[in-house]
Amino acid sequence: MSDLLERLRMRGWRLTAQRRVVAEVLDGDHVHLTADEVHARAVSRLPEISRATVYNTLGELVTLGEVLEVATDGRAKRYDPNAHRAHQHLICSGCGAIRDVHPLGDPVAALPADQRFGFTLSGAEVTYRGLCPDCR
Amino acid sequence: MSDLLERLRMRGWRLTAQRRVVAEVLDGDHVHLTADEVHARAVSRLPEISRATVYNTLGELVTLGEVLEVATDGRAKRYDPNAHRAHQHLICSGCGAIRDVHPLGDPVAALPADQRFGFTLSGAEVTYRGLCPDCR
DNA sequence: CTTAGTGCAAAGTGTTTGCATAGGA
DNA sequence: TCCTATGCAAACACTTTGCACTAAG
Repeated sequence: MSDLLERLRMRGWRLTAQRRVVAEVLDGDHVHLTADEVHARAVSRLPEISRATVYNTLGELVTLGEVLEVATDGRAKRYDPNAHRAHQHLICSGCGAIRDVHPLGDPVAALPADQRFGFTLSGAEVTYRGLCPDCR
Repeated sequence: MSDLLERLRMRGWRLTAQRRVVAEVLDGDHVHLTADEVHARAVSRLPEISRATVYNTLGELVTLGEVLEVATDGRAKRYDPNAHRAHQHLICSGCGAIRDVHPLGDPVAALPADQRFGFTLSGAEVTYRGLCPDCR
């Protein structure tokens, strides 16, 4: 684990206690925390970390392309550390749980030329909706 | 046009000047306005309409299933009046323009059984990203 | 030593709500 | 008439920013 910290170090990211804690909290599979949840977990390891720093750090990680912002259309954005591995999301309409999933084929291929309106496509995000076993 | 108003009337929706104006503003293809844009356009037809009423009305239309909420992951949510006709979105990474598109096949079919984690799928939203002719 | 990161608190957005009043059915 | 929708303003949730201070490299 901690590919994330590894990669950041290699990119010459200035490492501070706060940043390390944020990266550690985010690390893992099927992790999709809100900024506030990241802050809460960070505080338990480093009590003096401020919300602003968490927001700033998350924003930076997104800009660096190391973390993905997921707008789940509920209230707050969620942050996904698996920016490097292509995947899509499956969200439970009941409890809001999120799983990373890997559909067959490239979603982009499903959009025919006459539906591209002259756009140059760079990718596609797919959000599957359904009910998880617990909510059903 | 104005299928929307038509349908609402038939569902026994209490019709007021404010609600009619909101429905009229939303009507059409490739319409994806933010709540604030809806309010701005509504004001030009009915100066005394309030922001709260626009929000309440939009929320209601979403609950009724007549309008779709689209979280484009920029700041504000957008509202799409074509809830009745299945479609996906193509968004320009440059200017944020949104087009309704119709991909081939059912996106849900692309998710294999072993990637469904016991969920009962109800649908999928696809957001294609790219650059429009103007931004390229 | 220099520059960039941090904490704090305040300001910004976008959205929701409580309550008295107006107006549709 | 009755009951719901409206307007207003205040409350809210989430996020960003300005500034002085601290610490990494």
